[in-house]
Amino acid sequence: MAQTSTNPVIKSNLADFKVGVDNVIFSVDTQANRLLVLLVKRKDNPFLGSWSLPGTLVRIGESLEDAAYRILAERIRVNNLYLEQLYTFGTLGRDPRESHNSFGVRYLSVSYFALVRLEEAELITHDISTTAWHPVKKVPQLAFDHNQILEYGYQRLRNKLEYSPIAFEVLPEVFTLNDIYQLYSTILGENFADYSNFRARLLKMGILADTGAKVSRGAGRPASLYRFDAEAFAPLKDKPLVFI
Amino acid sequence: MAQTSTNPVIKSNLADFKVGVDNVIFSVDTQANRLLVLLVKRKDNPFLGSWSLPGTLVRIGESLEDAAYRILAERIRVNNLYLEQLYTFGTLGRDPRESHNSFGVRYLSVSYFALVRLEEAELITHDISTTAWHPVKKVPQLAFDHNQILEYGYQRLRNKLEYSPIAFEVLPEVFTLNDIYQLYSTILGENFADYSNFRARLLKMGILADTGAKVSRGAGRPASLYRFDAEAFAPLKDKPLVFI
DNA sequence: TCAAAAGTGTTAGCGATACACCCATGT
DNA sequence: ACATGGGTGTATCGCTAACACTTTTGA
Repeated sequence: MAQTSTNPVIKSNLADFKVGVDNVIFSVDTQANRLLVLLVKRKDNPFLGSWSLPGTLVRIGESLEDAAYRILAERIRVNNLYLEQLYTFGTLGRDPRESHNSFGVRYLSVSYFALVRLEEAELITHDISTTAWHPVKKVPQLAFDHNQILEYGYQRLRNKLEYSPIAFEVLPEVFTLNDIYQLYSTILGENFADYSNFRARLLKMGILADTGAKVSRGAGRPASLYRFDAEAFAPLKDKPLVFI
Repeated sequence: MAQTSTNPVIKSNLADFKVGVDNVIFSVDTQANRLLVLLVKRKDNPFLGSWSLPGTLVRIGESLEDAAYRILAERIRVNNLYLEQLYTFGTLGRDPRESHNSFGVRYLSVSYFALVRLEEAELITHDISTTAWHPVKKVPQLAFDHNQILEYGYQRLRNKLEYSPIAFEVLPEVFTLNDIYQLYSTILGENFADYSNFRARLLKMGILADTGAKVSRGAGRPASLYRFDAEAFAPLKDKPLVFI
């Protein structure tokens, strides 16, 4: 940050950037026990026809976060979601357009990662050939460096889940202990913890309030409905929690 | 990312950016038991005369990381360091220059955080009125949103220290167990763990190799010199380690 | 009445905490 | 010989992992 605004540099050696925002939007298919990611098919060059993460270029007067929310809003309608910035990718030549135009404009990608509830997330286009949930285990080759971004987001998701209560931002108001367990085990894999122990830990933390209500889902004993107790959680914030 | 390279948008609604890189460079003063951060005094507007994080605008042909390393190289000479990207700040109006010029150029800041050894880091300018280590506990009001960036970096440093071996990237080849302990306790604060327990955990991990050599520092029993065993650590990578 | 889903209890063992204590060296 | 810094040992407690068990419902 060398030049001043009163003495602008006319022919500068500074790079000019367009800034892209790419979202890694995760969702959990509790039925099939799969983690999903939202992909869109590119309608423009470069990488026309390839699957990619939903993204956009930042517009005038728009903050990075604004852009991230706009991408979401253009693709799905959701009530609850968790969104956070992931990483900024700025390697030279990560976007083929950098070499094709002579102005030397660079393309930066600020990635965000989001977690939404599948049951709540309604896709705006129902044409699954252009916008669709893909199982994370089976994503195809993506445009740009998006496979790398996805991998990075997947890593972050697993970490976040272990030591912060993002699950509750995505669960409905009231939920059963099994609902949380399902969420955790489909994201973290089958071998993360015994249901009984998971349950005990969670309850011992005292961040769940029993609503008293019960819900019956098919056969079997009805499950208690709990609510996330934000007040009880507040003092635990920033503390080394482990939700494993 | 809508327009194609074959059909360029002439009058676009996309924002144009200059991208800044700001470094949060930490170091540990083991003598005084203080965590330090490198600050520089601004020589230009805006915020002329204010202390700020060392930063620069990204040049043509330069990657984000290149820029981060350049900032470092312009200020200090070091052999070992740890560097990683922190966060990207892109709020509207975070840089006063955005409103002062009519071209609507935006200023983004990609921040990096670095950890270097104080004994090894030689400042290139010895004029402490322009470049100096400041105790983190007593940083003044900084230019831009740099206090926020610093806070974010401090948080990240503490987290990283607990579950990844960044300390060893900053310690000399051989070191005593007390050296590590000093490093940890000045960064994490006095109340993080008993020396005896810290020591036991560290040795049990099996990632330290005893060189057999000893070193005497003043009075007292000589300390064993250890070396970080990267081979022994390799399989533990990505595993849930805790260095507390 | 039996299977399915929810919820409870029990035990062994590891690991953290908080100390007390022993060892080797300089002055 | 004693202060100083380095290093070892141990008892307590809590938490985790693994698994057996009980309860409540629908069919």
